[in-house]
Amino acid sequence: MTRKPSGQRGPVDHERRDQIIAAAHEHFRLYGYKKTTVADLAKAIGLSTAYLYKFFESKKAIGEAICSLCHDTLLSDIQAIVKDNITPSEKLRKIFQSLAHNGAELFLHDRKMHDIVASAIEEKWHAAIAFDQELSSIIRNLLLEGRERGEFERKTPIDETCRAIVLSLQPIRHPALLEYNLETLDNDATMIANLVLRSLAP
Amino acid sequence: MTRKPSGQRGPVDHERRDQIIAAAHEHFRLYGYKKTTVADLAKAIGLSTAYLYKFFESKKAIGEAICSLCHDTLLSDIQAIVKDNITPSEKLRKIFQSLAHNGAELFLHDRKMHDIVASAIEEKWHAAIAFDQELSSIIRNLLLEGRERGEFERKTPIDETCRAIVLSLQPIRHPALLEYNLETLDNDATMIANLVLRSLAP
DNA sequence: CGAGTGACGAATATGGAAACCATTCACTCG
DNA sequence: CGAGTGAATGGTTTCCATATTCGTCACTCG
Repeated sequence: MTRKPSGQRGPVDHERRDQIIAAAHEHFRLYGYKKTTVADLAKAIGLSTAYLYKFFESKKAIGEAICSLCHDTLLSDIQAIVKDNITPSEKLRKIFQSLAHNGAELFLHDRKMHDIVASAIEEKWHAAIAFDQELSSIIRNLLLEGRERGEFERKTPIDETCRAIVLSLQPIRHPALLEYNLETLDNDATMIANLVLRSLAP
Repeated sequence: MTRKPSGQRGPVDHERRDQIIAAAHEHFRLYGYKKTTVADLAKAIGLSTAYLYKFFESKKAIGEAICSLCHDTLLSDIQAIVKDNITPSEKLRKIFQSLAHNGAELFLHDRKMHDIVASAIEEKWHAAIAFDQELSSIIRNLLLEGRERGEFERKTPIDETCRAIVLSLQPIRHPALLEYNLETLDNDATMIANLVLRSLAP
């Protein structure tokens, strides 16, 4: 949920930076990443392209910022689930559903943005790696909570469990597979969640 | 392991058909699917392109045949595991490893062939769907065997367990993810297998 | 010094003509 | 009828010149 220092430069807290991000968000969502030029963004704000480069190292860096914005939406949903007053098992189930649902939503109703997130993953942008780490850490904490409560088994090394769960999320998270499994996504999310929860039984 | 009737036509058992498949196998593996023309195949055998179309409906149909050939290799490895005299749990573990290993092998040492299999999956060719079904059916039988022996739990509907396991295989099977997880593939395969086996505990 | 820009080189995208390729059909030959 | 082909067609790729676009630098202005 915090701003990431990646490909950014110049004054961190600056009205112009926010304007650039706002303009980029709008343009990318409407016309896609490739089809909006840096000049488009500059024109929308009423500045020269050269000046944008005082705030971002590259066009891709702007893309990363927008991508992080998008990730923040996913993460805030997940963090709401984590803070909810339900069992860790239920939380895990809801996280699976949330990721599947938001992923499908993005794919169906916000394709341009989905494509940006997709290339962020394929090309291993910083934003995607950071999101993975954040997600991994959330799941890890959930596992700790569940173990403490005696709700989850404790024998398997927690790193292994954590990695395995993150992997098991890929079929409903990774753009290529999400698209591939689109029609059955909701059921699939439930089924994988069930399998994972069975594997966590003490 | 059997010939599939898909995009094929004309006499089923014919020397020419085998020659075409042999030539296609060689050319595709060496130069890739896109870069070999139907004329190349015809020339290699010493026939006209028109005649090839007596045996295959399209170039893609030839691609499917080669793809099936490739799948047969994977499947025969798996069937050897199934016939092995070990517990269903061990079989499942070995299947995970076999798929991961063969996938990586194909990717690293036979990229051109890997690419064909990859587009077969992305474009939902018949060969890919058939392989999925075959794999699914093998796993289903394994589950039945394990349940009968009292080695696996019996409460979850078998279709659900089966689907969930097939999904959990995707991170180590699907080309996009295989490439993405390449460096950690072996470990990942083990960890997912472990998770799945924990979930199957009675 | 912070805000801001015009002009420039290198990389990349674009568009349309030309070359290629997949596929079919009517056909020959034994 | 089975084996096999040449020539025609329409769709796709390739190629190359042209135009855009990214990103930097040296610079102005207050």
